[in-house]
Amino acid sequence: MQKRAKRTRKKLKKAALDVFAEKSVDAATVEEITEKADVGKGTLYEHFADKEDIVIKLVEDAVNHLIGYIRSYDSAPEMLEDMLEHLLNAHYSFSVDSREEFLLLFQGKLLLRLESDTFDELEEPYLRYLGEIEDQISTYLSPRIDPLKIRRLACAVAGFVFGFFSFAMIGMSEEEVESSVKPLRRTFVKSLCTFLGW
Amino acid sequence: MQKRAKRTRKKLKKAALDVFAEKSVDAATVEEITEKADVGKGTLYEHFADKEDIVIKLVEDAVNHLIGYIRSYDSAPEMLEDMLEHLLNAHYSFSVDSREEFLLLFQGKLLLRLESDTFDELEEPYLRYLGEIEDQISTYLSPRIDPLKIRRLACAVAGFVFGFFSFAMIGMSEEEVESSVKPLRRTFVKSLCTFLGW
DNA sequence: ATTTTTATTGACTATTTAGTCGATTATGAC
DNA sequence: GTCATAATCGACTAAATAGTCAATAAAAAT
Repeated sequence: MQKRAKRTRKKLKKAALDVFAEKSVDAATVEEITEKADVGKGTLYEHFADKEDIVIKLVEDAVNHLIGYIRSYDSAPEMLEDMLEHLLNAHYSFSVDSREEFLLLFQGKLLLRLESDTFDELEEPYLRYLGEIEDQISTYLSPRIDPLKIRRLACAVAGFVFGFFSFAMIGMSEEEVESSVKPLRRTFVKSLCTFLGW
Repeated sequence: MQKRAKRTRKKLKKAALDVFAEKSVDAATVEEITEKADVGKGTLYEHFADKEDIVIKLVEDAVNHLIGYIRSYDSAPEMLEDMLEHLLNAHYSFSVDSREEFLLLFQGKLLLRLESDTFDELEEPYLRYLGEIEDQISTYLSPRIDPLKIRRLACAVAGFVFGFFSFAMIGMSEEEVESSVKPLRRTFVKSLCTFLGW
């Protein structure tokens, strides 16, 4: 029956995500994952080609979830400022709701691995993520605006959010992070608008 | 004689830094390091307790270098704005001049490893780095200002710079990164000043 | 030049880990 | 209930890696 297999697959993904977030992708072992998932070691290899494969699947999932946050608003933001603020809120909510996925996406190696053989497969979801931000913003801009400028903006949003939280996590309590984000958000939005000549 | 030992130690550190930046700390092996340094495997263990130990030493060095950039200015910045701009410039110069150290400091695992047994030893240089930024900024602020607010600012500076570059690196060419930083810098500085009620 | 001290070496052992595969168990159809 | 199929298991092999240590070489002291 497929139901059992589906459940097992889910358990494996959940366990892997937890271990990756806790110890980093590199340091995690297959046996840690299968033990945490409470399944035999061989089972993982029925569902995934190898550790790399499960990483890619999890990153794809995480990016899809994050994009879900980015796309969800009650009514479309009216102005660019509102959209930028929405984007920051979406990232923040994502990091709170899916801490493990946030930590997975943020692991430096995944972002910066410049000489990996799986570069392309892992690169794809990240570029899809940047592209999504660009699409959301483009709606508010003249079509003649330099695409490179929009790409920069997407990088800045992503970089600011990920970077800020990563450093906040070593120096702040969880509540402090939350209360820090709010005042920074508005001012950061203003910066971005200035950058776009808005 | 100590000179030979010192030279060997230097070679090992250089090799380790390169390998860590290229493949990540976790993925690097001791033999890769010693082979790149062109010394026997056992030699590494004469100089360092284990891989963890060499990581800590390298992170300490990198933080010291970065702090050097932060402290060096011809004449002390006159206003808070100038100091903040100096801080961003210092980070940028550091990332350009010492790309490998930048990549080492930025590896997610080092920033986010929440349940490591070497947490304290690795945490120390990072906190020292944040403290340095706080000291620089405090000069321009009333002593009654909330230290937490300053800590937030330090996190924001560090997070913005590291995060922005990390994302820029997967989506931009090196020249594009450089030209993107300039316009963002000024506006980011304004945000930070607003945040501090300046 | 000889001895002592210091530094280096790399073959070796022990350990860890990935990945395999035949045995075993659960599920659903009949 | 019996059989066929799908899913799971975990002991096993092969490979990679960490860390050791007796032998060797280089440097310094005498």
